[in-house]
Parts: sequence; structure tokens; C-alpha cells
Amino acid sequence: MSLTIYDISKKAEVSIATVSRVLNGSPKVKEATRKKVMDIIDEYGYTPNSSARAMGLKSMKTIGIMCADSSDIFLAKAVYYLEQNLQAHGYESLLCCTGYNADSKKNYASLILSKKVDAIILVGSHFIGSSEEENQYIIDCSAKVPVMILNASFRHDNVYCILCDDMNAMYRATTEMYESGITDILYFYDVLSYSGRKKLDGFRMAMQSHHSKKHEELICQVPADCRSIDAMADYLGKFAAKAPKFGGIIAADDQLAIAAIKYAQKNGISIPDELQVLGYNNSILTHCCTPELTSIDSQLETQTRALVKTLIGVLSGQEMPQKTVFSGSLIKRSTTNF
Amino acid sequence: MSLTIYDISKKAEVSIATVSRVLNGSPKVKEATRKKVMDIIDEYGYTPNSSARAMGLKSMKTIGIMCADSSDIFLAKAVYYLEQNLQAHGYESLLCCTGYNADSKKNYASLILSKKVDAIILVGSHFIGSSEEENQYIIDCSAKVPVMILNASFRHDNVYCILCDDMNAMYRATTEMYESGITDILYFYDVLSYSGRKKLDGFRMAMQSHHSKKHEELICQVPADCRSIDAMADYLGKFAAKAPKFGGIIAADDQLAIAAIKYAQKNGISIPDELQVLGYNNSILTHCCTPELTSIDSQLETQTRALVKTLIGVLSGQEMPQKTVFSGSLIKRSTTNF
DNA sequence: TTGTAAGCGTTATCAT
DNA sequence: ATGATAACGCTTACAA
Repeated sequence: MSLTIYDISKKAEVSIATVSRVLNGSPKVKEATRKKVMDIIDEYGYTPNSSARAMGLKSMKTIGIMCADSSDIFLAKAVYYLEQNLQAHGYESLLCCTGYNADSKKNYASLILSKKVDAIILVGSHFIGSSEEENQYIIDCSAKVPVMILNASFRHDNVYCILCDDMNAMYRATTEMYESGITDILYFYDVLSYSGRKKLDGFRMAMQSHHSKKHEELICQVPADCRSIDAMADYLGKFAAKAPKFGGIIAADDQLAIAAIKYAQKNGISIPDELQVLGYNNSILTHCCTPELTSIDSQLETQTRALVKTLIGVLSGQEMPQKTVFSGSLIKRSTTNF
Repeated sequence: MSLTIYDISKKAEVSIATVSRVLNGSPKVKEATRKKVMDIIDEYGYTPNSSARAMGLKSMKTIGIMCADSSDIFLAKAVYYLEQNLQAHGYESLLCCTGYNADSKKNYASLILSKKVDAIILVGSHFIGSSEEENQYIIDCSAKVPVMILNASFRHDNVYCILCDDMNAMYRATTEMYESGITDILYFYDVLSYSGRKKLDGFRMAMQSHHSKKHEELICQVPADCRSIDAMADYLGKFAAKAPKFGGIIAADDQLAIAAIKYAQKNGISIPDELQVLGYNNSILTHCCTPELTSIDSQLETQTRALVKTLIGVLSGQEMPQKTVFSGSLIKRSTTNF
């Protein structure tokens, strides 16, 4: 069995209270005593039991991170940054991959709460549904611990949101492409999560502000069963065959943009001369294709830093902004001409 | 404050022991009592405090997952699969991203142990150093809890390894390329982790078995400061300018292979006609480039399933194999001709 | 079948 | 500056 505070106190010939004080860096312990205790601790390699500690402190110093799929290239980065930041502030991360199923969110949420985490971070806008009922679990959680949401907005007490203004970023990118002369733009997306909706809104607003007529016919949603890049590319091909002509594609994420590039290659369409392509997230995928992909950077690292900063503030009782918004920036590469 | 087992016992007019029995599905509790208690629990939404539970049970039902960088495309997949599998067996995952710094492994290990996790999973072969001293922390951990290692081998009591036979996979792939007529092959790698060494060994063995002369001059290691794909491609270009001619590149992972493709494109070398390229991990990157990348699949999902199965066995006191090896398989795409 | 009570390893509040 | 001791919320013999 592991050593306990009693073992150490006996060996150091002090009380457990003193050992505890040494452990927690209390100022009122004589230097000699501290050293004696520390020596014993080092010698025997004692590490305090954090479950027991949690009972006393009423905090596990642990944050529950929920994300749909931590192997998704975007979510993985987010989880990584969060873990690093939390670690730096003395918190551990309990990871929960819920999948995209709506029901399971709820179950995972209550599971994670039973671990008595100090807060919950929802990573990705998939956690925000469109109906009130769907989002009830967030409210339930917020009754017990602070809830942080990355990449979506949800207004409620004890819920804090950090996000990128996807709508505006998409609006600006679309406008820029349009004003460079590409007036027929296809919008390519898969799911309508919170940020998915915002991006689509941004695209629509930009097109409408230019009085574009046919852009609604150029909005292409890949069905959920198109999981692979190849399948997406093929779907786009079929869609394009029946749709009006277009000179640009704006995709809701980089993977979709890669599929768009594949579509072009399969059909002998040259990029960027005949078709310009723009992605979202500025992930490593932008460097993997040829030509390299222009993409919108949503400042993920900045967002995660802000999130953890806000969280630490909340946990220490400070008043913190309930919504923090960053703006995305367009990273121009070779799939576009502007 | 949260409800406790006492609150429930009072409301249900039974003792806390009975509530506990209901909670833990003990068979010896009258159906009527069980229902009465369950109704109260449901009504008030009680969830047991797992720290307190951990103290009684001496188990947190939590597994510590250590990985260098959970945003790495390969490690992220591994973490995802592991979390899913563990969840299915009733275990939570405490994620720790250690970075590649050697010292920090040790600190994180002791930190994670203090959380009284039931086991530790080391994800990725970066956790195995070449010196005994470097690996001491693994031995220390194994004295307290089972240690599972994914993608590396380390022989010690209470340490269990699940891995892919990278050496053999690389040997076979190299041989296949060689025998297809490409006798001058460049090997492109970055770090020599455990599996990194094995892969290089496999390449060397294959070349030596064909009495290749100059392959040692065609082994190219990118320096640690070349982080981006572009930088890797440029480095390869400089290396190639001074090296013997070659008709194939075998890379230690897909990202390096993408860099090799970039190198070819920058220099007007056509793939696969003038140069064939082979990657490792069969990640999504293989679909992002043009032509699509031939790669070795190391059966990650199978490995993670086996790992969790072994772990569950160990935790339930069964005798389990200390080393489980799978073999990789070559997935042929368009960067190769054979 | 149910209840009582003794742990589990800490922290924190008192005294001293 | 240090030591007793009561929480903390649960599990689990042992009694009844």
C-alpha cells in the first residue's frame, strides 16, 4: 500500500497536522521541522492521496473536458491547448469523448459531474442544440459547476462562452472573394452546429449584400453518410453537375475544402485559375494539398488561453465576462488569387 | 451543496448502508426498498461523490493517459480510441500531455499517480528512452499501478505493451519497393523514438539483405527545428542535392511523406513516375495530397482495443500477456507503382 | 433484509 | 509553532 500522511508523521515524529501544513506550504511551521518532514517525504517518495484531499478541500482540482471526437483535427488541437493551460494552473483534465449523438451528452454530463470536477468545458459547437430542451443539460450542469463553452454561444448564469466570430469571418472572406471578381460562389458544408450555422449565415449575408441571385442554388450540404474525403468529393461532383456554374468554393472546414480540391482535380478543373477554394480552421491540412489551401484561422490557441483565464477567474470568485469573442483572420495561400 | 448519501437515506427513511447497497446493485435489498430509494434518488437528482467513493473502494475508476501531444494526428486518434474503450468499461480518462521534454515525463507521472489512478497508459513510443535511467520512472510507476504502453516495448513486471511490429512492416514495405525495381531508396525520418528506431532498423535490414551499398548515404534525418512541412521539404531538397540519386522515399510518418511530396513538386519531379513515396500511419493526410499517399497502417484501433482488454484483465486479477504484437499492413495508393 | 459503526486519508478548527 | 480531533461522503464487515 501507498504511504499515508500518518506514516510520514510517525517517521518525522510530528503530528499529521504538521505534515499537512508542510504539504500545503503553510507559513507557520518552523524551518527545521519543514526540512525534517520534507526529507522523510523525499526519502520515502510519498504522494498525497488526492481523493482524500478532495474531500477535505471540496475540490478535485480537476476540470471535465467534453468533446465529441478528440481525434478530429480541430477538436484535438483545442483539447491539447486546454490541457496544457489547465495543467499550468494546477488543474488536471478529465477527458470525455461523447460522440455526436445527442442523448449521450446528457449521460456523460452527469457522469462527469459525479467525479466532482470543478468545472466543465464543452469543446466545440456541437454541444449547443437548436431547441431549448436539447440544451437543458447545460443548464443542469451550470447549477453545480461553472460551464465553459468553446466555439459557441449560450446565454445563461454560470455559463461562459469563448468563441470566434465565425459569421463575420465568413462574411469578410466571402466578400473579399466576391469583390475580387468571383461572383458565383458555392458554399460547401456538412453539419449545422452552432458555428456551422454562423458560418452559413455569414456567407449568405455577404452574398445578399451584393444582391446575388443564384447563391441559394449553390449551397451544398454533404449528407452525413459521406464520411471520407473521396465520398465528399464525389458528392460535390454530382451536385455541381446540376447546379449553376461557379468560380469559387467556400468550405465550412479544411477537410471539406480538401474534398473540393479533389473534386476539381478529378474533373480537370485547375486551381486557382478556374476555381478558387477557401477553407476554415487553418489546420495542418492546408499544407498537405497542392496548391496549398487558403483558410480562415479562428485563433484557437488564443481562444483556449482566454477560456482558461476566464475559468480560473470564475473559480477564484472573480466577476468574469460571460462572452468573449475573437475575430478570425484570413490566411491566404495558393488556392485563391485575391 | 450537493446532496449526500445521508440526505437520501433520511428522505427514503432507510440507513445509509441501504442506500449504498442500492447504489452498488447489491442483491440483498428488498425490491420495494430499492424502488423507494431509487425514486428519491431520481427525484432529487443525487449523484454520489466519487472522491469519497474512491476512498472506500480504493479505486477512482480512472485511468491516467499520458501522451506527448494529443494534437498530433496519430496520438489524437490513439487517445480517442482509448477513451472510448475505457468509457465502455466504466473507466474515466485523465489526460496528460507531457510534451517531448524528457524531464517532464517524470513529474507528470508522479502527479498522475497522486490522483490515485487505477493504471497508467503511456501513449506513443516517445516514452521509452534508450538509457536505463531515462526509463526509471516507468519502473517506479509500475510499482504502484499497472503500466500499459502503446506502441513501444519495455520488459518489466506489471508493465504491459501493445504494439505494431514496425520493424517488420518497414522491412516488408522496403523490400517490396526494392523488388519492384526501385533500388535506390531514401529513408526520411525525424526522431528516434522506440518505434522510430524499429522502423529505421527495418529499412536497413531490408536494404542490407539486398546488399545495397549506398543506402546509408540516403538516410536523411530532419533536424528538430524543422517543424513545418515546408521546412522539412526544404531540408530534404538540400539533402538531396548532395546525396546519391534515388527513385523512392520511405518516410517514418505521413507528415514527413507529405513533405517529401512537396519536395518533389518544388523540384518538378513527378510522382510516382520519377519518384515513389511511402508514408507511415495511414492517417487522413494520405487522402489530402495529390497523388494520394501509399502508407503503412499500424492497426491503431485494433491495438487500442487490445490494450484496454488487457488492462481490464489485469485490473481484475487475471494473468495477461505482457506483450501483444500486431503486424502492420501496406495500403497502396497512388504515390507508388508497385 | 436492514442497521450500526469502523475505516479510508486528507483538511481545518480548535486548543495548547 | 504544534497537536488533537472533528469533519468530508462513502463502503463494508459485523450485528441484529
